[in-house]
Amino acid sequence: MSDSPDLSALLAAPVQEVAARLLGAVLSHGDVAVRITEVEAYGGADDPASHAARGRTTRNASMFGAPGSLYCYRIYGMHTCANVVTGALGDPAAVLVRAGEVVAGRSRARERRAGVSDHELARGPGNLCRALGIGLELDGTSLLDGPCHLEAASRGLVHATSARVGVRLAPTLTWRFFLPGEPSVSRYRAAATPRVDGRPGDT
DNA sequence: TATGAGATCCGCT
DNA sequence: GCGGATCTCATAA
Repeated sequence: MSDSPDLSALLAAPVQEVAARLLGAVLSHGDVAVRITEVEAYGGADDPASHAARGRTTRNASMFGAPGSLYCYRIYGMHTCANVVTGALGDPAAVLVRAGEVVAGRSRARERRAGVSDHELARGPGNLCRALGIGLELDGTSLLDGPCHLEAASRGLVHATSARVGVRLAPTLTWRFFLPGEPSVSRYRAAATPRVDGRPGDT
């Protein structure tokens, strides 16, 4: 079902533009759908923080796939992150979906995320995947015609940018895009273990 | 409210 | 063997 031709055209744009345009888009899986409020752009070889910077590996193979694919990976052993693959073949890029507002299947999302308020159901990459029920088994599937569906926003929304969260490499790139004022947007946190000086451990 | 550290698995070197 | 695009709880101010 290609009822969103705009999405295919959009995914061919530079990854930063794709990231900005994905704000307000609706990502759905099963009964649950979220309106994306926060994303981060990751490029290819020119972006040292990208998983694709070191070339194709087993884990990031989906990032080299067709635009519109889903790239899922496990982080810190327990959380799953979902990315929208963009860029042409051979030019790997992806947009990390960091947060969203649950707009459908809220009761189902609450079951998966017991004890949190509505705007926290999909706040943060790991939580968003949990609320949507996205797992590694969806890695590489199509967002155009697959278990997960992405519907582009009708128009661009006013957004703000900042450095990416938790990324140590390339801290000057302001490739995080979010909708100001949205309660579901995660609060910015700098990368851990800054290693400000050259001193070894002083425990 | 802000900061620090632990939990826990897979892929990469 | 080590680090990571995180989340949550606990403690300090």
